[in-house]
Amino acid sequence: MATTKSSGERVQQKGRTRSALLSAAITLVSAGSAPSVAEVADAAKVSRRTAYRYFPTQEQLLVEASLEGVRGIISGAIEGNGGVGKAGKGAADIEARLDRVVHAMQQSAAENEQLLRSMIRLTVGTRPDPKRLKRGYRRIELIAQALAPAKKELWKRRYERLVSALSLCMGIEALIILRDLRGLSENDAEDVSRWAARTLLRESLLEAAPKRKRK
Amino acid sequence: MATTKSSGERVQQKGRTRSALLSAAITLVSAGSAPSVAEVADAAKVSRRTAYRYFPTQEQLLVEASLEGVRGIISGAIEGNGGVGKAGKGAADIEARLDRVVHAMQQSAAENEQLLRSMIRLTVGTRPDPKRLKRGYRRIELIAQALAPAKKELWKRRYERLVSALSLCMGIEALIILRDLRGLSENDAEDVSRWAARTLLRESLLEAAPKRKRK
DNA sequence: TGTGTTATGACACAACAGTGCCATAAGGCT
DNA sequence: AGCCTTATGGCACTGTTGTGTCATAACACA
Repeated sequence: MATTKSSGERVQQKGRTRSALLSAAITLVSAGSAPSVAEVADAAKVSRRTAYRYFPTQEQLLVEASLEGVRGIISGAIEGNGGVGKAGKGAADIEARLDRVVHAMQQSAAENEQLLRSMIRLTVGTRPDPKRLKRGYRRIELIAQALAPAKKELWKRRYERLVSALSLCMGIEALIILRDLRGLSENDAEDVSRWAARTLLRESLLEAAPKRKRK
Repeated sequence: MATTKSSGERVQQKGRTRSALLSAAITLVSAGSAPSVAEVADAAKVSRRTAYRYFPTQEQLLVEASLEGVRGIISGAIEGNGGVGKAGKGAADIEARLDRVVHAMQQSAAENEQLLRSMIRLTVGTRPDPKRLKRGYRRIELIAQALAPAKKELWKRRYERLVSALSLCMGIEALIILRDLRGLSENDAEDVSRWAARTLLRESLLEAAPKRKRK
């Protein structure tokens, strides 16, 4: 089971077919359509049956393709910005770090709005379906990076609460709400996100900053 | 058009079958599944062919059903809450009003999570399609109601910014983010929403409260 | 080079989305 | 009542999703 003498699994081959399927799907999805499994399989020069072996449902195939297409976007934006920023001393520094992250994230969210919208559509299941794809946690990681210097100064519960609240203010969902429900432009939407994030951070630091750490 | 002598159209009959289809679909969608057209038609005691006559695609049927279902949910929740609350004087009162609204909204969002998730999945199109069904704006109305006493004390732009930011902290999207990305329980999620909303409101009032109104 | 494992392909099959066609039942009007 | 209009139901058909089964090709290892 776990370690049969010779693995026997043909990792190379499987990797190739998987990549072929994904890249074919990415191409078709980027073209704007929702390709059928048969189309993707044909484009990948693979049998339809094989496609289903790698991606149990059409949704999962398209989602993973979309995610693959989006991958690196945000991290690239951050990296291109010279990381989250170098060290610093005061609350102002943390605020600047967070602001940079919010800016980068809303920027790339706006640039890839269509793709991210379809990702939402595919991942927001009707129920906590075990079979359904789960989303990534890049947003949380980014927030954690930005907040790293402040983490020790906040009680654990307050820190977690802040991370949660910030995750509401940025990302594709925030953009969608601000555009669809509030009718804002991309720039105005980003301003709202940045103001909300800054305000929540500032208040959190004020609440428990003067004191010590740990709960 | 409006009043042809004898329309010839059997409005009553059509209204009945349409309602039957919608209510059947609402029931099934609320159960968490994405029912097939045949299922909805059977539940509505209507032929599958007829269902397609009223709703050209399964998607349109389910979208209209979920929107209709959500409509009922929200109005019910509002009525049951006896409005936002009575008048008051200070900032504490506004805070209490807002807190009540957030609580009510997150409560009903949690109670009807499946249906609201379906609504999201079906309405989050690939783009702000003008032809596509649009969501309601009840959330904005509720926030405006809660903030009514404070509106005169805030500059217009700041008021709008506050409304926008608050719309990020409450509603089904907030619940989804907090549950799916942060893994919070319903109660913890509501706490985050209430804290974020309270903090944003408080900061807004502090920023421009001591001064006068209008921009 | 052979040999066994393993991924793949071909075929079949059930279920569902849509659509067209036509007979028929249900409505309204005199 | 009778009649004409209109909504409905039944059937057939195409294309797609998703799954099962089994033969075969490709691979890894000796």
